[in-house]
Formats: sequence, structure tokens, C-alpha cells
Amino acid sequence: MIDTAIHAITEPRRRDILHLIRDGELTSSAIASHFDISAPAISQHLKVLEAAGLVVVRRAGTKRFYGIRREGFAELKQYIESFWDDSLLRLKEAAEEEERRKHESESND
Amino acid sequence: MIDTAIHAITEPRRRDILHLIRDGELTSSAIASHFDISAPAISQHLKVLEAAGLVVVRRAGTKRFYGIRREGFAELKQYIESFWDDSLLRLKEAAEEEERRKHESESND
DNA sequence: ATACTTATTAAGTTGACACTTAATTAAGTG
DNA sequence: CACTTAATTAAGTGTCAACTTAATAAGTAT
Repeated sequence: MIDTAIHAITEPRRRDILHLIRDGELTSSAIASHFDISAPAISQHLKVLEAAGLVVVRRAGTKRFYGIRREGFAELKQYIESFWDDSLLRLKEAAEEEERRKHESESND
Repeated sequence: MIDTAIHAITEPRRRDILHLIRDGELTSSAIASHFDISAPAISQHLKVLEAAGLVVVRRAGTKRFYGIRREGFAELKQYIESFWDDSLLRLKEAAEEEERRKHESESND
């Protein structure tokens, strides 16, 4: 699931779309009006974003309002943080430091 | 710059590489040994990750040790959070809610 | 200098995917 | 029911990037 989310935000155009609807939900055509590409292209992007759990649709008549889905971004945030996690990294770095010193002393045999 | 970072973590293989070196720096060949793909392929991935500021190299003789670069992940984290930002989103949602109610009352004219 | 190790750069191939236009679905309106 | 609006699905095309093997670079040792 995190894979689809990351794949989704890969495409710059999709990130632009996310930025647009971040300030409030918009219809597919409203979104399309901000770009030079065709409506189907936008529709395809929205589908990818929806499948990734990053946007939600609200249907109203013939219109479909797209808005961002917070839970999806929470997952992404968590994923990035799993790399970032400060305390864990410090531990690893300390271990590396130690190993480096050990190797140095071994080379003095 | 954030674009290159996002592009970099797009590729599943590169994320695998990041996971590997997250537990301590490794040489190019050590990384390659964990995968089915060729050494040059790994080298190319590492170059992308380095250009994105997500990894750093430490040269030691003919070997090159690759380790993760924290600052790069900090940027990524910030970017994701710029979407996520809780308080801002709540404001937007409140505004939408209001607009929706306004439209409903208008349709009762 | 020659050889060995580690890793990269070069060049070329293949598959994925972001587009296009055309056709289709779905909901509302005269 | 025909017609309009809003959006999607279908089908096909071109570009990009992830891989391959071959050649090159840079460091160390014999």
C-alpha cells in the first residue's frame, strides 16, 4: 500500500493536483482547467491517487469532487519517518563508530 | 531538490537499498550482493540517491562506503508534512463544510 | 610496470507509463 | 425519449529510465 502511495506521488503532475485540492475539494474538470493536458489524462491521474488512498471522491450529480485523504498522508509520513527516526539512527551510528575503531585496532596486530 | 528526492525514493529497488544501508554503511558490492541485478545497476541507483542528497559516500582505498544522509530525509519529511499539516487542513475542511451548507440553503430558494 | 580489486561510465535494449483521440457511461433537464 | 453536462474507459503512441554487457578508471600490491 505504501508502495502505491509512493508511486502515486512520483509523478510531478500528480503532486500538482494534490497541491491544488489541498486547499479544498475540486471537480475533475476544475482541476483539468489548471493544466495543459486533456481531461482524460487528469482522470487517469486522479484514479491513481485514489487507488493510493491519497484522495477521496464525493459524487454530487454528474460532478465528482476530489479532496485529499488525510489517512493516506499519515501513512506516507510514517514511512518517511521510519527512515528518519532520529534516536534509532544515532544508535546505528554509534555502532558503526565502534566497529570502525575495532577494525583500526585489529589492523595494528 | 525535493523533486529529485521524491523521484529517488520512487524506485522500489532504491528503497530497498536505503533500507539496507540504514543499518550501517555498506560498499557498493556488499549492497549488490543482496540483489539479483548487476553491479552497474546498483552503482547507477546509488548515484541517483547521492544526487538526491539521500546518501553519502566515504571513500577508503578502492572501496566506497555508502551511508544514509539525514538531512535529505528531513527535507522529505517536511515535504510530506506540508500536505499533512493538521491545523491547516482542519481550517480548509471547516470552510468546505460551510460552503456545502450555503449551497444547500441556496437550493431551497 | 603488470596484475588484481572495486567500482564506475558507455552504449544499447526493453517495458512501463503519461499522454493522445475516440467511444462510452452516468446523471440531470427540456 | 432526445439532449447536455461531467467524467470515465478504451486503444494506441512516444518517451524515459532501469536494466544489460563491455570498456574504463582508480587504488593497492607483487
